[in-house]
Parts: sequence; C-alpha cells; structure tokens
Amino acid sequence: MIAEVIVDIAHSDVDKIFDYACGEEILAGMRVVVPFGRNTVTGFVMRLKEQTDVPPEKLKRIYRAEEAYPALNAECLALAGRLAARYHVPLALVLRLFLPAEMRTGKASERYVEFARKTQAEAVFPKSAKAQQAAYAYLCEHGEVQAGILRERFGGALSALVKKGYAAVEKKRVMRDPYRGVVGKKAEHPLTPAQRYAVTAVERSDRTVTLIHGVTGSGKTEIYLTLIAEQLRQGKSAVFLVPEISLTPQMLSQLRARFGENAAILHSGLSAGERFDEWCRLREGKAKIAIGARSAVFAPVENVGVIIIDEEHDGSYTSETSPRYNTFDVAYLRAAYHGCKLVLGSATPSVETYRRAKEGEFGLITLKERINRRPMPDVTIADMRREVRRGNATIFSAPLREKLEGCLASGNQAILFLNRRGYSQTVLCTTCGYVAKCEQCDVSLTYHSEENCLKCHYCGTSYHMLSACPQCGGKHINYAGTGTQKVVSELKKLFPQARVLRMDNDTTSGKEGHLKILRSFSAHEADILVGTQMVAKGHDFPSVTLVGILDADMGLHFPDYRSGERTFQLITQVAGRSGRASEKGEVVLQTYDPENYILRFAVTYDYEGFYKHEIAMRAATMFPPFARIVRVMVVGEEDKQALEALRTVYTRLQALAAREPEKFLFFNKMHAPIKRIQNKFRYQVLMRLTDGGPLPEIYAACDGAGDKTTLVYVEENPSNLS
DNA sequence: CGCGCGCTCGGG
DNA sequence: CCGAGCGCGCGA
Repeated sequence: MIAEVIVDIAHSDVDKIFDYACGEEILAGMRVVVPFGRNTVTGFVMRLKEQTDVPPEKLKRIYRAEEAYPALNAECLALAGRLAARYHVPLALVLRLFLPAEMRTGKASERYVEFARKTQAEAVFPKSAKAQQAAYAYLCEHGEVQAGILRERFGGALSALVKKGYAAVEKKRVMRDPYRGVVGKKAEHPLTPAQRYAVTAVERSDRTVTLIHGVTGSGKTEIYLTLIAEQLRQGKSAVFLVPEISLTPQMLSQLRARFGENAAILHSGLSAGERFDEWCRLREGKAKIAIGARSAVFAPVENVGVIIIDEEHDGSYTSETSPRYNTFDVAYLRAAYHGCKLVLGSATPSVETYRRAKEGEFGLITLKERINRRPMPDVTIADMRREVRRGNATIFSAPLREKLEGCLASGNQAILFLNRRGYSQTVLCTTCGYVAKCEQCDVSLTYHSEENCLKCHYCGTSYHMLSACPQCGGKHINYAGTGTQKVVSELKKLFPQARVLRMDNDTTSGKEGHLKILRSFSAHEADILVGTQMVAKGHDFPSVTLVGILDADMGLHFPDYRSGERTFQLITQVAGRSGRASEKGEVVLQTYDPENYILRFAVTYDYEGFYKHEIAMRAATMFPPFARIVRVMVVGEEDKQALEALRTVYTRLQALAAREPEKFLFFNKMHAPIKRIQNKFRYQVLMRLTDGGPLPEIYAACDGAGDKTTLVYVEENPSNLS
C-alpha cells in the first residue's frame, strides 16, 4: 500500500503530500514515523492508495505507527484541508489542532497500573505462610485490587501467590479523572413552557444555526442540557462550548451530575495527563459529550448530534495565535458535515450574529422572561459631571455611596466594577510633563500600590517607584486615572467596617486563583467585591443586591468599531449580577455621558433598541457586518526589517487595490496604535473591504514577506486594535 | 524545518 | 587559493 503523508512540520515549504510505502496495519488518520531527508519525523496519513507516481528508487517505507489507532478520524481529514485553505496555513498546523498537545510533545501518555486478582477459588497455605494467607483473604474480600496496595501491606506475599498460581497480576489502562469524586446534586429542573418551546424550535428548525437570545437568568443552560440529553438518547454525541472563565467547578460538577462519565471536560486547568485521558475517552467513544473552551471545538467525537456555543458574543472564541481560527466557523463546518444543529446562545448577541438571525439565515428564539419572573434590577444613572459640579471629587457618586450604605446595613453584598487594574493608570511629573513609560513597550506604566511599583500591563515588567522625576528632578508626581486598587483603598476609608475583596489579573494568579476569590465571596466572607471585567461573567451570587459600574464610559471611546457593542454587552452582564435570589437588585451606573445611546439602551435592557441603532450606524458608515476590516500586522525585532516587510506587503496589496479599487473602502499603512510591545516594532496595513473583497489574495500577499525576526499575519475584524 | 550545495566575496 | 556566508531547493 501507499500512504499519502503530511509531515508534522509547520512550514509552507513542506506543506505537501509525500508518498510512502506501508503495510496493511497503517490506516488513514494515523500518526506515523517516517524517514524524511536525513531526519526522522512524525507525519499524518491523509489517505491510502494502491499506486504512486514516485519512482521506486525514491519511495521509502513508513517506519511505524505512533499509535495503534488513527488519532485523526475521517471528519478531521475531511475538514482540515478546508480550514488550512480558509486561514492560509500549512495543513500540519491545522491537524495539530485536532490532537491534544500532550500527544505530540510526548508529555503525557497512557497510564497503566498493575492489578492483582485471585485465579483460584480455593487455596491452601502452609501454617507458616501467614502473609500469603492474609493477602489471599484480602483478594477474596476486595476482588481486583491494585498490586501496589497489596505489596505495601503484605510485602512479597503477592509474588508468592502468583508463583503458586493462586493470583495473577495484569497491567490495566487507568484514566486520570480530573473530577473523580465530584458528585453534584442531580438537579434536573422541569422545563418551563418557554424552555420547552425553545428546545422544540431548535430541533424542528430547518436552519442549521439557531440563535437563542435570552436575557440573563432566562434558563438557557437548561435548554442546552436538554438538547444534549435528547441527542444522547438518539445515540449521538454533543459538543458544548463555553468561555474559559465559565468553566467553574460548580458548573462542571453540575454537568457531571447530569451526564456522569459521559461528559469529558477539556480546559486549561487540567494536568497534561488528565487532558490526554479526557481526549482519549472522547476518541474511543467512552464519553459522548465534549465540554470546553474554544479549542474543544476540535474534540474527537463522532456522530455529532448538536454543537452549542454559549455566550456566543464572547471574544475568547477567536484564536489569537496561528491558525487564527474562529470557533463559529469551525463549528459550522462540523455541523454541516454531520448534518446537525449548531446552537448559539447569548443575552447580548454580537451584532453580526443577530443580523444573520434577523435576516432569516439563522433561526431565532427570544426568551424575554427570567425564570420565576424575577424582575431585572433597577438602574440609577449617576451623572458624574454633576457630581463634580457639586464638589464631589471622589470616585463614588452620591447615589452609589447611599445605596452602598443601605446594602451593607441590610447585610447584603455588592459588586463594584471598574475595567482597569492597578492603583492609577499613569504617573506623571507635574513640573515637566514627564510620563513614566515601559522600556520595552510604547505604553505608560501603571502604579501598583500593593507592591509599590510601576508595572507595564503589556509585558508585565515592574519598575521601581519614582521618588523624583528622572527628567527634571521635580518632586511633584501626579497619579492619574483610577484602578481597582485605588477603589479598594477609597472604600476602606469610606466604609472602614466593610470587608472588601478584589478580583483582577493581579489577585487571580495561580491555577485556582479566580475560584478562591469567587468561593470566598460566595461564602459571604466579604461584603464588597471590586473587580475588572472578570466579575461580569456568569457567576451566581444570591445575596448580591447592588452593582456599581464606576466608569461606564471607559470602553466607549476606543478607536474600534465594536467599542459600543462591547460596552453594551459588558454593562448588561455586570448588571445581571445584581438581585439573583429573592431580593430585587439595584445597579448604579456612573457616567460622564448620561445621554449616550449605548448606555440608555443598556440601562433599560433594550437589546433590540441598541441593535437597531447600532446596525443603522454600521450600515451608514459601512462597517462590519456590511464590510470587513482586515489588518495585516507586521511585528519585528528589528525596526528596519519590520519596515522593509511592511513595504513589501504594502506594495503587493497596492497592486490588489489598484485592480479592484471599488472593493477597498479604506486602505492605508501605518504604525500600529501601540508602536512597540516587548521590544518588537509593530506596523499595520489597515483595510476595509466590501463583501467579496480579495481576502485569499491578501493572505497570499503576506507569504514570504516576513523573515526570521519579522512576523506578518492577517486579522479579520479584529476585536483589539492595539 | 534542517541540510547540503554551490555561488560569491574577501583575505592572504 | 581557500574559508566563511548565504540563497536555494530538496525531502517520497
């Protein structure tokens, strides 16, 4: 037989089929070890065939298979080529996505443990062999036991039993189970009529994709679980995707309670061995439900009955490293392959998704009511301009302070949200205007009061605090722009008796960082939680009755077409943290721009109103989804070489633009907004294209433009323009 | 990607 | 005349 092999080297030069001779034991989808040039490399068998055009003197033989089974199934082999073409990357890079990293790097493999069992019903021992007798009795009582335990207890007795033929020792594969012993309550709530309707509507829809637009607390999760359970009943499998941050132990134990061993969980918190074993359980069909963040869209399940993307609007669904795939695109290809449904859920869908649903391309289900008809929290807008006029120079408006007092007095909890960590944003000399900046990045440094140092939020470097201005020697150093640390210290001044917790990147380091804080707050070990956007995501705190949004305008003025959309989503999410149990919640939203339409729609939970306004604006200005933003990034260690690469791509792109000028609504080259990060120089070609703009040609134009120290890559509708 | 080949350039 | 440096093409 002849095998068509793609070698596992991520380089366009070797991104082509190489034919090898092989025996019957080699199957399509297997990882194999082959001779390549003067090296030995691993590769993937893409296809088997009888004949080859390769002259016999050149043809070599596959050495061996890496595993006894094909690591890639038929679906991977079918989709990989399309993904490679779509993102213009070597096939090997796409194939890697379908495997657990541990498999390639060899950092984890199957774990085997020796087990002992008795082989004869009766056994007679000489009187002196007390240990053997005891060990045999132990085997009789416990059945199969780990050989290690027996050896520990009875020493050499086990080998004696084996020698006499009374017992046998066998190696058995053991799965490392990340949630061993996690037994949640089996909480299968009966569906409300609205939930039941949603389940039926998805199942009966003639569209592949259905968007479930349901306000926070409308019970979307129960709908997902019912859809999954229904597919399992039909002998199919399911893929359930969530943002990484929402994979909390509570959620996982809930899933385990409902689906038991049938659920395999893939996320960053697992050890290499656990992740590898969870992947194997899916590949072998022992688990039918793959649950995880972005990368779980590549889970090796067969016969898929439904794919679910929860919090569809979440930014974490786009990969930020090559291949820069979009989870929806991959999920859609898989759904089409299996002829199954793809369900998107969100309280605040992305504008693009909602438009496709409105236009009829996707099915649309709207859930307007929260479970138990709990009302949405009341929102008070605090006009910070007026606060300043009235002489309030603090970061807390009068209404927020008042409501905080009330909340604390009644023994409830509050969340204060500010999307900026550290103590103060910038540090500047009031005498000469010097601003402290990072040596490796073109950004100002943030003062951190805890370590009393200056930190760069892009590369993480810390610097000593300034005692005097390094430029003019002046002693008047000003700290501008409030961060979460300052909020905490101001709170302590205002409410000395209140217990305050902070949750941001600085307090959540370590594997269980988030969870410790969330657990502590949940257990009411603090009264106020101050945090960045991580406090916004799907945690359920029953005794939170007040949410304060300290600077609602903050995200609004980013030079990014999605800043309004993001602000609306964030405010809606944070507000949804208030009043989840019996008591009605309240929200105070502080702003310097109370007339802003985004904020007006957010405080009345009017997604529809927001959408209509936003989509009209996007249409008028020709921004996505009416056009596509494409950015070619050039990032290089040497400024000169980066500029050279920029010139190369720009010239090639210019030729494209000249050919079809009507398709280029905007086209220019420039510095990236942050000119340097981690000592790498950053340039970009920014384009806005009409539908049908020459995207593949743009990808192709980047080929070979970089060099050893300069990276060139394409971003489509980037969400972060720094 | 890793390697060897062959071309070119500069020193002696 | 020879060695170092680099661009190129090959790998089945």
